[in-house]
Amino acid sequence: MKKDDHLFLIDGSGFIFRAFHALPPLTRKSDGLPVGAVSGFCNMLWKLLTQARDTSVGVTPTHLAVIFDYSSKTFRKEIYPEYKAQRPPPPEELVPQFALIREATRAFNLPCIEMEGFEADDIIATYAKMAVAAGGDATIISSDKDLMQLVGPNVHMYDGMKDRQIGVDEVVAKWGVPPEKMIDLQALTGDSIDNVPGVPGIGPKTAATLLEQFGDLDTLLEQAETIKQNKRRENIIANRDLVKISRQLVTLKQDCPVETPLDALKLEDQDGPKLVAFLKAMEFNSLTRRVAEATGAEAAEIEPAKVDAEWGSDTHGPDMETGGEDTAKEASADTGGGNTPADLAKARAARFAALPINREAYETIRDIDALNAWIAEARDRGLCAFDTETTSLDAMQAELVGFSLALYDEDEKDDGQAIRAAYIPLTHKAGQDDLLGGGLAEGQIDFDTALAALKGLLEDESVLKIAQNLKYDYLVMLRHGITVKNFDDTMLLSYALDSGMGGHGMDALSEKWLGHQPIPFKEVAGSGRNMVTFDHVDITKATAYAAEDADVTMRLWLVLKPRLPAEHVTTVYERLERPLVPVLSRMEERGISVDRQILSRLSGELAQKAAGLEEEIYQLADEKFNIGSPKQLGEILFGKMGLPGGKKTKSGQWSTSVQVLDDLAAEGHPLPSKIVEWRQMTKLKSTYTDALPGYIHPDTKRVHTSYSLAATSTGRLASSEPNLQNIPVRTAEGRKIRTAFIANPGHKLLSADYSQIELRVLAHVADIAQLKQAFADGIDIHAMTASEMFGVPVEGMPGEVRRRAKAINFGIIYGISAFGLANQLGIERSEAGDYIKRYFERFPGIRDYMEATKAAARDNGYVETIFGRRIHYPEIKSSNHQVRSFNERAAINAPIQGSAADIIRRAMVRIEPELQAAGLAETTKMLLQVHDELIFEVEDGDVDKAQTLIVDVMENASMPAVSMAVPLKVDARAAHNWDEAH
DNA sequence: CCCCAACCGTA
DNA sequence: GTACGGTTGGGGG
Repeated sequence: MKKDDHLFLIDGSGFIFRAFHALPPLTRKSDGLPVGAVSGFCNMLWKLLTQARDTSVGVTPTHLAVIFDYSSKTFRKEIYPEYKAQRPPPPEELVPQFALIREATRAFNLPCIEMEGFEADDIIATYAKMAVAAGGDATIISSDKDLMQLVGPNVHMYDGMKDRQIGVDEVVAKWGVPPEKMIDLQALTGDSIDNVPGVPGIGPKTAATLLEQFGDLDTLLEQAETIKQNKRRENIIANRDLVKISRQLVTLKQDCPVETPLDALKLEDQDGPKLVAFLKAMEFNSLTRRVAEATGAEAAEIEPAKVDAEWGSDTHGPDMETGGEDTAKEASADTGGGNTPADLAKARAARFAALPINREAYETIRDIDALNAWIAEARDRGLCAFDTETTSLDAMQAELVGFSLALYDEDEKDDGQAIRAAYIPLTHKAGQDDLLGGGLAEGQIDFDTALAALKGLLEDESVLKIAQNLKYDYLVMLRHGITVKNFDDTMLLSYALDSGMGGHGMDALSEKWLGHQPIPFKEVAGSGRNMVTFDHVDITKATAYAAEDADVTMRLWLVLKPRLPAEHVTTVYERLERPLVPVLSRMEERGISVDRQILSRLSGELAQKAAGLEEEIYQLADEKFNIGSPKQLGEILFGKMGLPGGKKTKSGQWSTSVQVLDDLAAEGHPLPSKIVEWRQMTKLKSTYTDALPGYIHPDTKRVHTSYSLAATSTGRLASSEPNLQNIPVRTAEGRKIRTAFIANPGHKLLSADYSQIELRVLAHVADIAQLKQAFADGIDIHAMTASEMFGVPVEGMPGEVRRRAKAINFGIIYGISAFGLANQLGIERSEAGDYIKRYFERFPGIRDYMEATKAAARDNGYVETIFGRRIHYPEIKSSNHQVRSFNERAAINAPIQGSAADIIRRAMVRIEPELQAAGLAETTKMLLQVHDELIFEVEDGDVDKAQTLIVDVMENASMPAVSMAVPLKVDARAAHNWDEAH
């Protein structure tokens, strides 16, 4: 190296972490290998080299090296064992990428340098000094403040991500001291991330002022007695020795015994084919194309390189030694030495289950500085768990009372400090139940101030927020103008992984995975009459409860997240679960208009009809009784009146179901049909016309349902409070309820529903020629089934024949049994059995599919939808015939119902971006989902355009993941109310 | 006050 | 025969 030569030193390790956190969290190769950081690294290198070789702009490197950390065992640990002792391990997805990034560096024909016992920063310092000594310049590609001490007339820094030069002036502007004082400044402030001790209460601003005043650190320490501020003076004097150690820790070693001489770092020409081969192996298609173009390599003729990196194959990365060794050790203890993703995930689960929870260590954060410090740490670590505490389970009514955070520190695990959690109370009230007070409790951060800080964290794309049942917190934050970005939801992780294996609530998951029972809510807030809202809970108790929630959530994430790739459900989670959180939150927030007057009028009508029927019933029974009591009704019908009782219920009571009552009515008894009619009236009244108005939100005047993403085993949503997925439609009387669901003035309700989606899915998965043909031709599927089975032509087919075929088609979807079909059609078991036999003769493919599905459920313990969603049946091998048969039917139904559910989920995820792109997002709002139907509220002028777009998105929702063998058909209609639109 | 059974609304 | 949630009555603690 000679005068005017220019050495570029790339801080590889620093870059890996920035690339990892700045990019979408999970970029993967087709085999599931995470490569997001590799991709970021390659793109950055290519950009840098392209610019660097362009002599028309800026500086041109003559020499270049990429420097990595080797391990955490450096000479600094000798000086101060606590140094970097609380670093978290790198994220699981990052681990396999360390080796790949070194390979990438070599593929770029660049020297890749690392040394045992030294940090990348020391090597960088050494080479920078060597370059300057040789008369050249050095540019460090990094934005790490630890490197800023090296900046000088001939040493610069460059932040590649922000495209920003960092020279002497920039250092002074940012830190208030010139580069040569950076060591003194860092020694004073310390560094909580690397565990460098400093002086408590001294941050960068104070440190800069002190250094300005005293000139340098030694003078400051000598004359510390002269500092005016009492606290500051005492702290500095008390920590003199520690500060000296800190200075040693932050001072970069400029004389590492580097093996590679400076001249060997000379920048070589690009080896086009070699680089293209590597990029192809990584499946970085656009970069491959660009590199091929620039280097003249023929991409099509180059074979992808053999890249040998798998999960856990090479864990060389900064601070990996402890974590890596432990993981391997536990893997061998638990799984016989396996190193597959599943083994690693298992080992990890065992590790966190064994980690004690320490409620005593939870902090209560009461001032903004402490909160900001926690948020800063969350940023540095790139992830945190988060939970809100409010006054209500209803996210639309809930008022924020406080929130909690949890952070993860790998190396503290032995004493139960691996995870730190804190509660930040915001609006807890002082005293209890006092009429005078109602004021805020002492020691809480100002609400708006805290919320602004929280907003910064939650909206920060580079920090992963982990929550349990995030949709709740997401909606609460949305109502405060905060949009959570970059998140995971432990409930949804569990759902994607373990659907069918029990509930996904936090208490159940904590018990299952951590063997830990969190403090029950009722122990904190009471229950029933004595329950208080969370703002009346004592802050100390609230801290224990709330911080524990964040703590447990973090642990669950650590256990569950690594299982995703190991069990091949990453795509299910990322495409079908997680993206629904914002979509459903917005739907819930919008709500739907319900006309009180209509409901009130209907309620009156129903009351009258029910009262009339009541009179008649008492007359016929010759006494008054509670018609709503099946027990009393049974006694009247089958005891007193002596009607022939048919079925009995499980508990030995006479059954009074519609089935039984209808049969009695058919025999000519007048009372049973009155009962059936009375039940219908009272059901409509109590469940709908009387209950719905109570759900009208006081502020929005609309009804906001709540959707559960993890309530069903199959992937369907569930709606509650109120359930808007079971609004009546089958009877004329019931449909009147739907006329109360209305669009705002100037708008229409648009309903779009999939036609026969489950039978279409069946035709696809079971690959049935006749069914596929029928759907392709658009003919009546039930009539086709009847025609095949009974040899009756479709033209002029009797209604009863078609009805039976329809029941059979539904039966197939439900995992048919002769018993069930007989019940449904009111025929003998043997006759139903004959139908089924005949059906399978005409459609043998269906029988094959059903047998194959049962076999798969037995062999694997689960079945899958066409998009890979898994539904587990742990009891499929039960020796109890009833239990086993039930599981078999459910296993047959799940791929069909679940695939249909996946399809509409995909449509829901896509619709809003598509509306946005078409300029319809402001006028077209998705409000409700009813399994195969979506309901929108659309401005009159855009109804036609919106309808076309929505139908198109829904009909193509399976693409490109699955190309269906039958077309999906969507019917849509718009009207002022839901009844007419449906 | 809590939980369960029975019943019934939807796809 | 599949998948849900809500209301009511009624029993037990």
